[in-house]
Amino acid sequence: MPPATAPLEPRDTRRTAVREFKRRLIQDAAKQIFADHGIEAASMREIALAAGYSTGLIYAYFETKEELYAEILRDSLDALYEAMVAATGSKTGQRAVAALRGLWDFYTQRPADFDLGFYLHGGARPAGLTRDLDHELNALLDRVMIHVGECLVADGLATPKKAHHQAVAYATSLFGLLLMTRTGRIKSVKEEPELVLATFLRAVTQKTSK
Amino acid sequence: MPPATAPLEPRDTRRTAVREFKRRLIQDAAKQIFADHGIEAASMREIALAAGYSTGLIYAYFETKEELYAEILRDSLDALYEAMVAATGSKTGQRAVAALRGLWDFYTQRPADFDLGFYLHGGARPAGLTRDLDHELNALLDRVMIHVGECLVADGLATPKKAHHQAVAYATSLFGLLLMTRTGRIKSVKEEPELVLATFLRAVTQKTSK
Amino acid sequence: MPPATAPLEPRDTRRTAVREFKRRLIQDAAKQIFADHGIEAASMREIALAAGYSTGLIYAYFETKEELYAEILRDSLDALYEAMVAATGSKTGQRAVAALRGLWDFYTQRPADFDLGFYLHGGARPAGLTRDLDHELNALLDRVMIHVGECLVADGLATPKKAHHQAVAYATSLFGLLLMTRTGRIKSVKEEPELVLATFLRAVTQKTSK
Amino acid sequence: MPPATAPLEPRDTRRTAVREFKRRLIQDAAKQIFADHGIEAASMREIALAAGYSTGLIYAYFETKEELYAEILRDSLDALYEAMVAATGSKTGQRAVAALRGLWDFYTQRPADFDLGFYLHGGARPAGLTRDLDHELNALLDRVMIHVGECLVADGLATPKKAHHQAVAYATSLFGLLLMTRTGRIKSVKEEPELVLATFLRAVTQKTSK
DNA sequence: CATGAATGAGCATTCATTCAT
DNA sequence: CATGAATGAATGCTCATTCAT
Repeated sequence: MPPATAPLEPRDTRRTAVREFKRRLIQDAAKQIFADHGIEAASMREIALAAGYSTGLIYAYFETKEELYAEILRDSLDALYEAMVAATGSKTGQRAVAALRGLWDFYTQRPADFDLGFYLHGGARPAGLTRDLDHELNALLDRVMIHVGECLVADGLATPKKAHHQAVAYATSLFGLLLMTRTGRIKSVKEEPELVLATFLRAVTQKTSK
Repeated sequence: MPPATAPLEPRDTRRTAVREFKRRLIQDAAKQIFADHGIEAASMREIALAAGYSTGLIYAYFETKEELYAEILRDSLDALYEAMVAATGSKTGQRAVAALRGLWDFYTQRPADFDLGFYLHGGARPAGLTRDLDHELNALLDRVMIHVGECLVADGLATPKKAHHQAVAYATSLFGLLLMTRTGRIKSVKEEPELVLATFLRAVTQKTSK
Repeated sequence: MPPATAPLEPRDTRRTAVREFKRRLIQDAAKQIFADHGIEAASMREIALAAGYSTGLIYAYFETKEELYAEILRDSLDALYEAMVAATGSKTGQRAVAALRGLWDFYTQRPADFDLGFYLHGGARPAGLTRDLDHELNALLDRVMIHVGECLVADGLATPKKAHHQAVAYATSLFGLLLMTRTGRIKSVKEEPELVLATFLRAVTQKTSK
Repeated sequence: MPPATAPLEPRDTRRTAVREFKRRLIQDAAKQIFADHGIEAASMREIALAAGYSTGLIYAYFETKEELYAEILRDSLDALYEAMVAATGSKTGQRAVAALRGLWDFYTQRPADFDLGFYLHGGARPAGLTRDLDHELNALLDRVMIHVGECLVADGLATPKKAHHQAVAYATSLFGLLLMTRTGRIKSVKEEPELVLATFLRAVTQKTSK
């Protein structure tokens, strides 16, 4: 009895898998180029070249440059959430610190992802990012914050009422540190990212003593 | 024996002043356009138009678009330092909080300046920003941090040895909050910028009690 | 001694028939797309999609887009001739008017065909249309004119010597009306196509009274 | 006392004149290219080349390809009207025939103009032509028809009531002949354009005898 | 036969920059 | 100084056509 949803022949399955793999290749190349030159300055030609394909082919996988960017960003935030949950693990204490360190590690190991997510641009938002995607991304970010908040509560570091606010404050500090690090400013003021991070994380646990 | 640098006649002085004034006009227009469209998307034509000059004239005052950007950024950081010093005033307590609030107010009132200063782009730094300017900007930023550090010491909130580190940490948190605010993410996670700011500033003074 | 042209087995006959049928499917789809978007703007991808085939398959049946266009045009003119003959029927009078009305009806009912046949383009004739096909199409159009001429003679509306000239003039007027109608100009000058047509057809019969 | 509307310096006047002249150069080149390849197939690059300018410059004179086309078409129809009025002259009889011959001569001498005006395209009308321009062009064409109608009345060849209808019919026949001529079909059916024209014009005057 | 991935040239348009006036 | 015409390379995107499977 064939499955209800998919009369997928082996050939189709294979084809789909290959297709998915190539999409990923293109996304990876694009992420690098986006991070190197900035999103506006990155050209589809260069992305194609970096992915080892011809210009036109990109459009067989992503309708527009905007969609390509969106897809990458979506995946990145998804992965961030997964990374944080994984970092939190099944610990019974120190969950919040573990989560925040997970956040830091994630972006430190994949610096391009940070640029992508916090790309600064003024009023003229690109058309493709509007509406749906923006909501989706915001929801994803919110999930990250909620997770940190829950950890704070679990660790007994915050009341449920204040947890979300604290979570946002902690994460915001980390984003600031990532920004300073990524733009090279932290070094220029002669501080080590890791030490500043330690200071931030220490503040989380010291809340308790209050 | 004539002075080494040049025997400036009144006429030259006037000429220089006028030139400086026009440069300023162009910079102001450019800053607005940069903020409106983003730096890459801003066109020299539009900047010229906004400044009330012809396309070509800009190049009599700024060699390239990059130099124009650099000049604006330099001025912005200069102004930031002045603003923080002014905000600190001659108070005897709460100097650090006043300085940090000055930092926040500065960028909140001139959002374009924040984008300019922390425009994220990776390796392919624009030609004009290299070397000299980058050092200069870093030095400026360092001065900002040092100022905050001195305030912490003056307020009795940190030892001279740890003051700089703390200052960087506090300022970094603020930069993170500015980033979240400017990209609209803080609202998307349902927190108010001002409340998060209050949390950050409270932490500064509570350090004492430890 | 085998026949010169090929010993067609039943299997081959069937194969040929199927092939012919598919060609037709593609042609029909293409005609619609050509009519919808114009010939230049129609894409082979879209034609293939409309025909229910893959992009590449089209090229197994038509060497180029031009050839596809040519084939459609040939069929269209063939059909026009058939339609006129059919419209003429076996009447004994009014044959010319019937033929001309057949011409009008044909193109009115299939507006895409008119565009196809009179697509205006100058010197740079598409490669596929040159030489042979162009002659063939001209011959087809000539047959149409000859038919109208014969009708005029049969109706006693023209001498054999002048019939062809008259036929061309009448048909030309109709083509003009079709052009004005198809481009929306006839409505813009506030006349009804049908009424102008009536005027044209009246002229045909009134020739007699002279 | 300076004029109210224009404090135009000689320099500006000259500049404007030169600008107008260059616009014309570009229009002329474009008209030829449009006629040679069809409007869709004509490329701005090629037009620029034909005009002796660089690609980008065209856009200093015409905002889009569409606007360029529109301007040319507008000028062409304007010129047609002028040509017909001029052809009509101050004759007292034969005014209608003179007007129609003027129409014929106009397009015969500038074949590209005919293609431009009656370019056949399907549903997907280019964006720029919509609305305003289309109305304007229709109004222009209507004026042409009205002029012919007035001539018919003046010549005593039609009642005021029927004049417009007759005018449209006559002009339509001519457009058909132009179409057949321009697409090479009239030769292919072995008739001479001039003789068919004569037949059409004869019909105009013979109306009287009825 | 049939598929659809892949190519690469081509298109309209923009833009930093130069330069004759 | 100031203008704005001019350049030409670059960009996102499309499309006829080819070809391995």
